[in-house]
Amino acid sequence: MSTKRVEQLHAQGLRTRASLLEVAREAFEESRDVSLNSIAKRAGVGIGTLYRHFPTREDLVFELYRDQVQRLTRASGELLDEHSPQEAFRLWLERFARYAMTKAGLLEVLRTATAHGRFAQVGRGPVADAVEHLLVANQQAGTLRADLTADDVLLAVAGLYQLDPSAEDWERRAHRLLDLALCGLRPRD
Amino acid sequence: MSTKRVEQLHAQGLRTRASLLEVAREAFEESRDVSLNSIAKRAGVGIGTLYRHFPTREDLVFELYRDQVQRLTRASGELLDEHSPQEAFRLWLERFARYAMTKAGLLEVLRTATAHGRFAQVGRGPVADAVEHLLVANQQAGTLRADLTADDVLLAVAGLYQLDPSAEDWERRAHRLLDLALCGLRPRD
DNA sequence: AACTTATCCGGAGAACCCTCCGCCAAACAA
DNA sequence: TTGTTTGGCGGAGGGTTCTCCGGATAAGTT
Repeated sequence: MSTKRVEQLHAQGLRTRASLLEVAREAFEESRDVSLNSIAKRAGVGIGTLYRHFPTREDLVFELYRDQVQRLTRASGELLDEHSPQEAFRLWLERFARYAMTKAGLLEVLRTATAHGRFAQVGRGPVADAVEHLLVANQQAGTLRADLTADDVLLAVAGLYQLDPSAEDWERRAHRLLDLALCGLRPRD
Repeated sequence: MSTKRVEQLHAQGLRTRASLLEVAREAFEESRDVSLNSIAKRAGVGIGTLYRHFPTREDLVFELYRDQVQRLTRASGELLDEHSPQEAFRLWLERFARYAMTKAGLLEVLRTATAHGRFAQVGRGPVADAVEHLLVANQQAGTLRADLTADDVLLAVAGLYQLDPSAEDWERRAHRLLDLALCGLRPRD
């Protein structure tokens, strides 16, 4: 059949793809703004090849952090097992913030992606699902307003995207922001 | 003295500067992403000239909307005269949102500027002052938490920057966001 | 073995951003 | 009048992003 053929054909593509990802990972660790040009060059590959594998810069970055994002989204369940819904929600948001701040490029990608709705497929799917998960648990526990949607939550904490990861005080400001935002999401009594 | 000389020398510069601004205004009304190249060309001026007058793209956009921003910041005082602090605050934020959404390019400029701290001089000055003004009035009236800073407020409503001005429902989402954010900024009782 | 087809590769090329430097012309000084 | 200084002008040039298409290579076909 053609399965073997497809696999073999893919084999070449997958090699260069893996090579690109590896190089990109190194490059992004060195500096947080890297030209796609240099990545292609360092991978010993034409720029066109890079663009066929990753049509946009976001696609590349997403792929780099795919597993990290998955780990993050899966964490929502674990946190809910080990903590109260309220605590789990807060802990998850802090983890979210840390991911966004720590991983070079991820912040910007998450931000623009959310804005353009493209995020809906690649990132918003899992991330919004995680938010939804935590949200529902908290609504049942009565610790979050019953009329909230995941979209509301993501907008409420969008200030995170404004923080400067290279500034010293991002952690303090993130904490502060989450305090205020969560206040607004709690049920009014 | 040299004053006359300076004025005359400036006269030429001011003409091309004005011409650049005029062309830029037209161009930005046609489409919301314009190349600086095309602006220079349409103004019949070298690209270098444009860059000397407006070292960055943000500088140009800021200048385009400078009067609008001033009108916005001044509005804080007027609103406080005519409404309760709480109402004034809300009305001002809605106006802020409308400005950011309506004027092409302004949204992005405000956002990046806030993030990079550069806003501190050009935009944050006036804008943060307006926020501060409203903030203090509300704190005295007991309608906003006493421990808030202007920075807190701007971060809390930063979700506005995530809205897509070309989407139909930005107004609804902006409303919603402000509702939630303001909830979080009210004093806990 | 020769031919066809699908898949992948590579880089030229257009458009853009931004910098840098040489040129001009007005203002001033000798 | 003839330098000299100074503010302003223009565009070449290096770097980037992204597109597009011709060439190679391997799989399948006759």
